[in-house]
Amino acid sequence: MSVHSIDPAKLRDASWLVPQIVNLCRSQVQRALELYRVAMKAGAKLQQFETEDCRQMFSALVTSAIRVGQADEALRVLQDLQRQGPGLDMSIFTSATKLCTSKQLFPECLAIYDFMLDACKLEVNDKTVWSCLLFCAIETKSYHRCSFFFEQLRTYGEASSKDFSNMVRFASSTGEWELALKMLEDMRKASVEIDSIVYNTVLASCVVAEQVDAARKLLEQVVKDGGVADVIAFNTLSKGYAKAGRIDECCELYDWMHSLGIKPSQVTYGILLDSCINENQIERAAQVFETMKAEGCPMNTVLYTTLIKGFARAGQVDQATRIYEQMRTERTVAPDLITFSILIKANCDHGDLEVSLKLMAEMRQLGLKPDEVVFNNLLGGCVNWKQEGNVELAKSLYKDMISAGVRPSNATYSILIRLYSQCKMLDEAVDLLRHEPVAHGVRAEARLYAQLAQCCLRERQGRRAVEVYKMLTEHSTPTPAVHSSMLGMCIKLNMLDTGAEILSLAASVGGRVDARDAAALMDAAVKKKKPQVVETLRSAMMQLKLPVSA
DNA sequence: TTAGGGTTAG
Repeated sequence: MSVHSIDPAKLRDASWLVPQIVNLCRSQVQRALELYRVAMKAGAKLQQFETEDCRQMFSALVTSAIRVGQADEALRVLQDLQRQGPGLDMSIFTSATKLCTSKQLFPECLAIYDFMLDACKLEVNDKTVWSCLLFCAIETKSYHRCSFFFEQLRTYGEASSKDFSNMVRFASSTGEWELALKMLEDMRKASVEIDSIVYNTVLASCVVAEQVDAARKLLEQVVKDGGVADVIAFNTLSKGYAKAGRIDECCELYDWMHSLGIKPSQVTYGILLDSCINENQIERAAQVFETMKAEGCPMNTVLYTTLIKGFARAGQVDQATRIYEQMRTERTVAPDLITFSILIKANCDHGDLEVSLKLMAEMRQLGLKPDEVVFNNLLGGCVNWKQEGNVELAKSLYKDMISAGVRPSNATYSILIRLYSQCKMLDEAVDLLRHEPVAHGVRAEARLYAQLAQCCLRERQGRRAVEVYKMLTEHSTPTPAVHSSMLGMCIKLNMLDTGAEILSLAASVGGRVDARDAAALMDAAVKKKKPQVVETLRSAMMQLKLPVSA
């Protein structure tokens, strides 16, 4: 039977309505909610219900709505309860929070909390509720709320291992390595369990913050205390040393983990290999590779790719290609996007655009889609092509990029500007910058305009440089750095009237200019005896409130 | 929820 055909008098009668709804909530939540809405429409007056009836009905509605994933419905019901009924109470809020969290309805849980904060001044003294809120805040990346929730939690009880873990996650996500360490210390003091993930997260937060020595100290302590130091912990620290270029310590870590009986993984070797390659220690990389094979560590895509990168860096494109071919013969390993990206760039740098294009066709055959980086590499290859650039190919690649649904970026446009400038096609470059970023939803950064303006100056095209500078001012207020490089170039190339024009424009849009750059331009104009330029500069400098010497 | 490989900026 439809809820719409129920006698309105019944709907308004609490003694009929409440048990009906409570009952329906057990098995037919949608229907319960529907019945509730119809009753409200029919004029059921919540104020006239017994408070106990009301609470029972609302509690059933809220909890069952959340149980079926409709936390937004639950919130609406809570709003009714607050506005038209006897008001919110602690128990309904508590169960709503806990249920939402367990159903992973994190933003909804915070919304209910916010509503409750707004609607009444209940004191939440249940530690578990604060635990739930902390977890929800982290899951929704609402980091600004975490510290407060944690503080509240601790005023109403002891933080659990999970609570501390959440705070470590929070500290790590916001880059607060010292807080992460502090939480760890608090965990030790509170004698709660610290698992390897917590340790490793803290280690990683130190490494990200480039506090590798703090990470080292921590790992030493964990090992000394007989804590859970695993291969991931060692890899994390190793990555920290690698980032700092401290390969000796990477290798020493390898020995240390060996002595502790921790088996190195593919990731361990990946980090080691890459760190040697990045420091141009090819011999050492070869040693690592030999050890790896001797230890029976199997190859995978990342390890192959790292080797390819090593050969590419050393300019041995043929060796890199050999590794790639070896990879293609394997059954269990396949090249991926990054493998191709490195190979394509290596061939572009080597002047072999044809090979790069063939590689792109091969990756497509394997079902891999070239992304922005791959296209940028190829476009970069067009700039290097035979020392003269290949505009036609670049245009067709750019078209290919757009039709493949790959969005260009500022890097893409920077490369194209470089290419057009090199080919002395500044009109095309200006056209590109004026239309393309807008057409593809890219926010052109100021430095693109600055780059192109510099190119125009270098070609002694003052008018065009000013035109580009104007485009820049239409998008943002140019910085002192932009003015410094442009005015410096004007002086160097003796394009003083262009410099004066730029300074006047800067003054009219309120751009900031370093006093020394303006003074240098003025000096040059005086020395070259250009009274008109001197006059223009004088008034621009006064407008810019820069000191003008007699 | 924790660890490795890619581009640009003259």
